[in-house]
Amino acid sequence: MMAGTHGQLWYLGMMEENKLKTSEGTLEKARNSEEWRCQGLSTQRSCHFMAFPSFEHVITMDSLCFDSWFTPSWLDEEPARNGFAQDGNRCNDHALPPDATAFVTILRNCAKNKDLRKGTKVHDDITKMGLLEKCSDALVTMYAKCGALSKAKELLELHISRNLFSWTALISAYAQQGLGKEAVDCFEKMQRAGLSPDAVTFTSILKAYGSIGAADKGERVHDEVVHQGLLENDVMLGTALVDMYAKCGALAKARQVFQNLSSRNVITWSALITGYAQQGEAVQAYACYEQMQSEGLFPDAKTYACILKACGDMGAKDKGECIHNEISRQGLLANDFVLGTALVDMYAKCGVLVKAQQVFENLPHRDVTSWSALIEGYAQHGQGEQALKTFEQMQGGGLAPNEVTFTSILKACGALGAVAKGKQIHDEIARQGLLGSNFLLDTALVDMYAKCGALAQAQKVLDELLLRDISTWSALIMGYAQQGQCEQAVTCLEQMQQEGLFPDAVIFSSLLNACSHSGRVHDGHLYFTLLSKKYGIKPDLEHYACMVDLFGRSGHIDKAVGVIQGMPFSDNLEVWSILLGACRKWGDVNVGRWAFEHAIQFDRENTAAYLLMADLYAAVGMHNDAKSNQALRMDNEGLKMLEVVV
DNA sequence: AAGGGACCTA
Repeated sequence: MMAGTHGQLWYLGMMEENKLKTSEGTLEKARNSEEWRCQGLSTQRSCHFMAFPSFEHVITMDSLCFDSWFTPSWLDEEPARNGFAQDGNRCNDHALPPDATAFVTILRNCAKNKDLRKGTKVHDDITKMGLLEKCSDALVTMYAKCGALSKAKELLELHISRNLFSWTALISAYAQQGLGKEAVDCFEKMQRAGLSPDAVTFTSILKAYGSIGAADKGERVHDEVVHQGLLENDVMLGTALVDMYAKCGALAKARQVFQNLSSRNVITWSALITGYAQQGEAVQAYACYEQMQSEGLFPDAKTYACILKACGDMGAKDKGECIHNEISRQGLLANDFVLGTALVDMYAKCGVLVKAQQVFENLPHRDVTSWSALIEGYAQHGQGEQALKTFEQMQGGGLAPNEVTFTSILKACGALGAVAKGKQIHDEIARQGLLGSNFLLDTALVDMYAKCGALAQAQKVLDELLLRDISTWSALIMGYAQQGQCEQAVTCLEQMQQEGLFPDAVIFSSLLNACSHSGRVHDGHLYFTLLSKKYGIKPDLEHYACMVDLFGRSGHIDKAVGVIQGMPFSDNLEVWSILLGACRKWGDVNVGRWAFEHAIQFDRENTAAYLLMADLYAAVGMHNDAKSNQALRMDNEGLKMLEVVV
């Protein structure tokens, strides 16, 4: 076969099912392979290069050819992979070396294709040819777009670039990879170097500010953007502002910016909806979603993903199902596993786990996030066994769990009391070096041991952490409280304060419970007083209930009554039931009857209350009263139970 | 001519 004058191998057509006709002859497709993976592309984009039916880049739609400066490296390597010998002579581009301008074009091509391998090779050639200075900016951009951020940074700073585009490319790349801090550093360095940001730079840095929650800096950019009049015709910049405020939790501000924009599109709306959904304002998110549609804009896959989250939070199964139908109708699940995960999560949160499982099984791709959503669904709804089973299936498929998966599976272990399995997970977490890097995971681990009653283990995990947060302590204190180990719980309280952490309402509930169960009336009362006086926490119903229990259990019925009467809330069934239980214990018929009367006002069929009251009468020898169905307003079922008691 | 905006799991 003749070598073409350019040495390029062009695709000309399909000969047979697994043979390609090219300018240089025939290529055979690898056996059993439907597609050729784009090795040069970042896995994040997960792009596939389809050999059939057309020989085009599936994203850029460019026609592709082999052995040119402009060919992505994965394509250059394709002939070899398919058993074709590489013919060194064919690559004539090398015989006519490009100048700096040509190299810049080549680098842009590499950036566009995210072809780091070729870009690096080109960098090498540029250096050898002494063209580095002239190509430096293009190299920085290429490295930034290919995700090689340290290389980009190195070059940028080496030549103290004066090119706003290259600086912006790096800032933007940092922001896109979630490296907000680095993006900010770069942005500030750029300004110190005397370059002024433009609308694109602002858009990029706003994303970074959003990711690190720097609303103050974001607001300064906002002012500057308004000052320069950049917002007028720039939807992207406006969207970035909305997103920045939303990510920082400043939803009112996000909404305000949104409303003042001269134009909006589906992305702008989605930024706002996402903001509401992420801050737990599901109702607002849904309202926006409907308003967007009433203004004639159509949601896309990303909009659906975030509104599904809102549906899950609201437990709005029917709304979620409608959206599911729409998604299916549009065939959006075929190439979007983020959306698939959102759907699984929505059904799981709504408690429809059969449906969640079913959607999950029908997804074309499953990643660790979709698995985790399902596992968490089971863990959340008390189906620990199923959570464990799913977890094992996931590992069996060769997928590695991440921090979120571990957190969910630990929750399942704790609920099941499966301490051995929990320990195994603990070891795995430690092996992966994940301990101490994530408060939520650390806390889940302590909580798992605590729930299993393995308090020494729980304490050990907590002790070995260098940094702890209030939830981690809370998990341990709750464990001690549940075992009635009041002293240990108090010790924890003191230790956490020595670390500069302030206990919260939940911790005091645990603590009061612990005092109550170990008969420490004085301590309990003291903490209840300190709660508001020292810690500025407004006691909630739970705390009052603990106090009723604390006094009642220890025989201070009068004080228990005093607590109920002093509650700033209306009374509820729980406190009366606790009081009645205490009266039963101490044989206080008068207060007991009073508590009983209140309790059955909340629930006439409250069998537990009837039984307690009957039990109380029986305990003090008032058998007639105990049997008196008139006094107790017992139904037949209750009477039968009463006979058993008396 | 190049650099820019929204999604899922604790």
